[in-house]
Order: sequence, then structure tokens, then C-alpha cells
Amino acid sequence: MANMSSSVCMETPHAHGHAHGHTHNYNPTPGRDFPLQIDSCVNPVLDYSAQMERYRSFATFYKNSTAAAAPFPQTAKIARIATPLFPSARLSAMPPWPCDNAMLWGRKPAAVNVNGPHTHRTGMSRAEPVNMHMSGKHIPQDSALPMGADNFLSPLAAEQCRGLPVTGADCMNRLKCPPSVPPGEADRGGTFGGMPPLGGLSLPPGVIVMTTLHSGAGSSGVTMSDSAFQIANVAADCQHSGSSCSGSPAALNGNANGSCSSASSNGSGAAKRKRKRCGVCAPCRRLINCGVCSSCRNRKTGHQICKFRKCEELKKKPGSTMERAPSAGAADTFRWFF
DNA sequence: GGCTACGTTCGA
DNA sequence: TCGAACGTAGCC
Repeated sequence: MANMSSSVCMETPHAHGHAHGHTHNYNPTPGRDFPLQIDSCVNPVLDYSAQMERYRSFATFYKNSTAAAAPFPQTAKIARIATPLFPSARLSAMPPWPCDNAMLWGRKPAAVNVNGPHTHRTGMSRAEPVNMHMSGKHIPQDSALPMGADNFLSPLAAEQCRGLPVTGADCMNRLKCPPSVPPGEADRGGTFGGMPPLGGLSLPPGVIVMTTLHSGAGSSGVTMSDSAFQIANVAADCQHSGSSCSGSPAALNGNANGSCSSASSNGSGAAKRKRKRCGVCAPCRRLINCGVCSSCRNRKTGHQICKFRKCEELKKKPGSTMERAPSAGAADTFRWFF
């Protein structure tokens, strides 16, 4: 599970207590570092080109290296290629914050189990599925809005809502947490307690959300990715099975294969259901195949996704996630989502 | 029906 | 134990 923690660790240098020992050299300077990250988000085409160029360089490099006397082992290739592109991402093993380039530059997203047409959740108006921000009507505003001082969240809002049962606007509103929200409500609906206020550090809301998810859930042995996966699976399975099950944290104690109790009791049929990518882990967020790994090179016969895009959750055994019962802290963490 | 990719099997 | 190959589910 250490790899999960490292792969989804999006903690900011000040968002946690450095309990895990490593030190961050990154000291965000508002007004200096932030625009750098903004660039990476508002210019997805540039990011894509950069990544493609990087992959190509890797491929060329390793191709030449293989011909040389000391070829690189596959693990070394993987370790090198898997290194995040962005400086800040090297600290977190993820992009500075999750910009859905796939959405921004038009690639159709992989079907992830974030939700479906309906997820049986009540008490929240949701006119569209979460991935509704993939629709064209969101793309222009997401990708073309100037990054004004007050609307820097706008291009991010849709992505921050990936996997969340809220609309992009709703998500953004929650993340902004206007001052009119009472402090108590802010913890519950706007942001998390124990988190640095958004205004103090110019960080994308997604980073902060995941920071809390990590720090809160991780302490109980449940990583953010695990929990998000479970939530997503609950939603997805409700959609597929047609049975009614709530998305409440209590439901997360259920089958990690994404089966509600009714479905899991059906026997092998539900167990055979293919799992879907969580859509939130670093590999799921990777947009392009490396073209170098064995899966890419052997795509015709291997039928496998690029090793660097293989969902962290799917790498685990199907039953591994349910061995860790979500703690109350994890439940509190995800109260925000529902 | 084609494509992608998850799950399983099997060999090294 | 790991990775390649295969079957096939899921999606379009």
C-alpha cells in the first residue's frame, strides 16, 4: 500500500505534519509558482505535446540503449518513464493538479466507474452525470476562460468534480466555500476541517480535497484511492444491478468488487463482473500510452492497457480493498461528497 | 461487429 | 512470482 500512498500523495508542503518522514523542497510562492501550474492546466495541448515528446524521447533513448552494451532493464525503464513530468508532480507522483487533458483536448475519456446515468443518491440535485463536463458545453468555458483572480477555479471545477456526484458548478461552489457559509458548515460542505484555507495558499481545490482524503483516510489504512474506488464502485454497481443501495459510507463496507449485498449474494455472477478503472489514481489520469512498456509493445496479443495507465486499484486483488474497513474518519472524509 | 481492456491461465 | 497470451466483458 505504500505505493498507493506515494502515487496519490498530493499533499502540499503545509497540509500535513510530515509524519511520514520525507521532506518537501517545494515551497509554494503565491504569485510565482502558481502561474506555472496554471499554465500546465490551461494549456492542455502544450501538456499533451510535452508528454508525447517526452515519451518519444524515452522510446528513442531506450531503443538506442538496448542496442548498446548495457541495455536498461525493464524496471529501470518503468521507473524512469513513470517519473511525473512536472516539478511539483515529482513530489506527488501526479500532475500539479488534476487537469483532465483528455477532456480539454477532446479525447474521449475511458469509461470509469465514477458513476452512471443515475446513482440512486438523493438530496442532491444533479441534472447530469459527473462526466457531464465532458460534454461540449463545458469545454469552451473550461479551456478558454481567462484565469482571473476570482475564477481560477473555473477551469478546474469540472475536473475537480470528476468522480463526485455533483455538477461542475456545484462542485466549484463547494470548493470555493463562500464566506457566507458558517464555519461549521464549511467543514461539512465547503471544505474540510484541519485544512489550510483555500485563500491562504493558491492551490487548486482538487489538491486540497485529495490532501484531506489522504491524510484522513490514509491514517486509518485506507488510501484516498481506495476509498474513491469504493465509492465509485458502489455507484456503478447500483447502476448496473438496479438494486438500491445508498452511497453512504456505511455502504462502503460492502463488497469491494462493487457489489451491493444483494448482488454479492448472487454468487459467482457478480464476482465475474469486470472491474473498472477508478479514474482518480495517477495511472488512470495518465492520458497517453507510453508505447514502450510490454503492454504497449504487445498490444495485439496482450490485450492489456499500458502499464503506466493501469489503474492502481485494478492492480490489486479484487478482494483486497474490502479487507480494510473504512474508519469513521474515512466516513467523515467522504461525507463531503454526499 | 470492432475495439479496448479486465480476468484468467500458463509457462519461464 | 511475474509476465505473456488468451478469452471475453463492456462499450461504442
